[in-house]
Amino acid sequence: MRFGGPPSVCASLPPHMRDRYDPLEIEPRWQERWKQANAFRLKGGRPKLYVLEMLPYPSGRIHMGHVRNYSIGDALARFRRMQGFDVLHPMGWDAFGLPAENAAIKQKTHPARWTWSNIAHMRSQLRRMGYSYDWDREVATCHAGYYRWQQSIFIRMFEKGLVYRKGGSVNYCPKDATVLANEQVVGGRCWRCGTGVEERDLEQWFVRITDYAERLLEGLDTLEGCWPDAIVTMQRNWIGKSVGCEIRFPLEASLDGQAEIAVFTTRPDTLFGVTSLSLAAEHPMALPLARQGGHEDDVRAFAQRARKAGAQAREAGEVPIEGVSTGAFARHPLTGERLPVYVASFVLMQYGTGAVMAVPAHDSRDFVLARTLGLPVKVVIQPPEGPLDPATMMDAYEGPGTMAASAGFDGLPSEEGKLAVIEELERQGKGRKAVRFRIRDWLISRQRFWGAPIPMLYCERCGIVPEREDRLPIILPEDVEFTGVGGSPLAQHPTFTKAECPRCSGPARRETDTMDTFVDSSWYFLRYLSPRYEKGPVDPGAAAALMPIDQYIGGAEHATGHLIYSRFFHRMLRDMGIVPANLPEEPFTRLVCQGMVCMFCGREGCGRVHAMSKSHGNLVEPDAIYEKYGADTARVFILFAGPTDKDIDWTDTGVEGAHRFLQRVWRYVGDNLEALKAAGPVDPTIAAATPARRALRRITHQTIRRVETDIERFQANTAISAIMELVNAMYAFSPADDGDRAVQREAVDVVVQALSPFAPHLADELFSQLGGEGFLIDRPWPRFDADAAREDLLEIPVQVNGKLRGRITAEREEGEDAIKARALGEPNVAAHLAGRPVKKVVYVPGKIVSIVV
RNA sequence: GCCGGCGUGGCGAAAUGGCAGACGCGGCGGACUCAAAAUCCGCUCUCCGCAAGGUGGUGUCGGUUCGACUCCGACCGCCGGCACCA
Repeated sequence: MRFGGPPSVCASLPPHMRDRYDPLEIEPRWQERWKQANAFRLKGGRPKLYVLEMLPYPSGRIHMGHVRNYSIGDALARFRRMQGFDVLHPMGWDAFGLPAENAAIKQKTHPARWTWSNIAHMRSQLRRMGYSYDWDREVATCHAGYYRWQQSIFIRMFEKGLVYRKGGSVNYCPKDATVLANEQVVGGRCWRCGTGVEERDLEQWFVRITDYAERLLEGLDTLEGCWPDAIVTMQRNWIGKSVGCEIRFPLEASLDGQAEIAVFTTRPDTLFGVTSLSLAAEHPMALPLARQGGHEDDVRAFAQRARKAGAQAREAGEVPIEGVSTGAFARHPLTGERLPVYVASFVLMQYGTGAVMAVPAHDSRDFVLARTLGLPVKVVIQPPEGPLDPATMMDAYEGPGTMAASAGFDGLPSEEGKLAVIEELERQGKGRKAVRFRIRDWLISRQRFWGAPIPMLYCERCGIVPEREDRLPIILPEDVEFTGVGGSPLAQHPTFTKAECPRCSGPARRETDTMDTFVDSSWYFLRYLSPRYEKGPVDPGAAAALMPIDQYIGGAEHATGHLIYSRFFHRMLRDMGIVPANLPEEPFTRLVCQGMVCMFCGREGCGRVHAMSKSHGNLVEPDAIYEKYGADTARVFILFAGPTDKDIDWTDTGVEGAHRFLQRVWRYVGDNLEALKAAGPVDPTIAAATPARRALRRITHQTIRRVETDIERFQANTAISAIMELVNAMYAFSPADDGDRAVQREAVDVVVQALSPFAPHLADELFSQLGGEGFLIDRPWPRFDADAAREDLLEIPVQVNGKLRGRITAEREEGEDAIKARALGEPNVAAHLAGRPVKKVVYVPGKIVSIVV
């Protein structure tokens, strides 16, 4: 029996014989009780709060990054529950994806088997960490009950023209044998396997996210201050809005009815500095113009070379600036000047119009090209520092200035000049204001098996047709062999591809591509609201009651992928009426990104610290930690190691320190249990009767406030420090009578409650030993008493000329003049004044006295 | 190259423009012990000093201020993102 026998016997035992802190016994016991009681469900009748952590990919086991992410979220969720919020705190699985398929090939099994067994294991690991999830809301994206609704959304998107098929150059990973979205190409390599990405011409499914570019950009303004600055900036850059104009340059000789070349520029003010045009190698007019100009072979060879070199050089970060003449000419739209047309290596077909006007004096790439090809350089913007000389310029001048050699525009500042030139072009019908975005449409089809099937059919008579809603879900077949050769198993399946056209009932071929897994994770947070809802993807009532997400927590690596896709999806579903229109556009009101968990590199001779990973040989398995120290220790360590947004180093000594702290709390309660249980409630008058009581009460109540504010600003490290200080103060306090013991008991209660968001098992166990009923998560957060927290004597430092020279103690109520006078009279201060005349005395109430001589 | 972030003890770190280094780790000392471990208590930025006290100190240089780790400007270093986006 715990704490069995008469207290005298217990107290007389040597410390090691008394009940030891045994998290391995305590933690599973409380986890079972929480489960039995459904402790983490919504309660109703309180203000809602949606706390969400990014859902994991079920790779097989949780890692320290998960532990950090989820410990941060759980601390907040539990704290808010204690504060009286109805906290929605769900968890699920981003369960489609390539690793399952690779495992299936290796183990000759089905990806579903591998995935579901991983989920089962990881779920038990998360339960073992004691996180306060409502597991009844669990969602797995590979479950037909989930992707059925995603297929339904896809069809709605198709009907609205938000998803379409398009041919053209796409990113292709030869190792994973599938295409990739732009966001999945990292430094020219596949985000998953690191293989160099190739360009291929294929027809694929795209989502028209560019339609939402402007709204996604505007929304970022409302997130300012609520999301990390870095993420907002990264998204802004990724969307990449450029305001400028499209200008049409007439061709000298028209070509198959095409009489002009359109370019996009953000610098119409430099229009009079144009000395040539440059086309992308893939530009549809490049070859025809070259044919016309008699340079077909040159241009063809150049285009081929550029494309091949392009992919490799781009990944190395260096593509040489080169160009080749087409032999054709265009005319300047305002001056009629003759301009040669080139094909240039750095012009991208995917951006703008695939053609640029070359202004060598004011664009560094055009400058390099002009110098290599011996083209003229015309200065049309003069910088404020003084005029430029085209003959001696070493580089382009890209800054602002005054327009020159620009017909009627001379003397205009470049900013005004932009507008003036656009106006003139519009008047003459030769161009117009235009806005371009860097973000491209989202390529969402994948030539893989383990993903949500795209619910589309190809009918010989009707063309591309969506599947009928009542035939959803299109389920992934189970009778599939994973050989790893010959492309997607779906395409090779004997019956999957055979279907009936919903329109004409004729034979149709089923689409065998599946959706990018980022589609799955773009709306999962909505499915949590009504995970088994049968009438649609989301129950509108639940969405209205529970959205938006008040706090989202996850890794910064999703800045330009998941976090943009989800913002897009939420807007789109809102526009479709699937999400109620009175909800805000932004799904994630606040966002916090946790830093990485790092450790000294395991490889010999490396000597550096980096993120934990298998390849660095510095993995610490969460299982090993909670089996040795318990989940509470793991949680406290990882939260105490540093502020949420910074990287932290895993150290064994740090883990032991965290464990020692929990033991110290445990021991204090155990050693004083009978007295604590017998203690009465605090009476403010009695509690204020002695300085020692006042001091302990003061730090007790200061701790309440500190922990509150620190959790709110995601600094669990300082919240835990504050609790440590209170524990130290408790150890220093020796109670002598009932008045003392009431104050001591209050301090212990606050420690236990304040600790519960971080070390919930230990806290609930101590709470129960102290006579508490139920779970701390259902108890109100301790009430802060400002009177008790207030310092009764102020210690005020005194500075002379900015240097600390002494300190005085003052009563709260003491007047400014009296404090200043005593500051001047303080012996050490007086010595430093040394009779010099005092110029000024500043008193910041309660803070400091500053004397200037 | 552009954008963003960060530079504080032996280490992780703390500090709304107001006492730099809370809290923890490590180290040193003490108590307990036959002893060790565990635990509890104390000390632990630098230099001068027996001490009182003083000196210097938050990457570097400058500025604003009675007062700057904190705000502003320039630079150096590290980390992250984007990278021919016209």
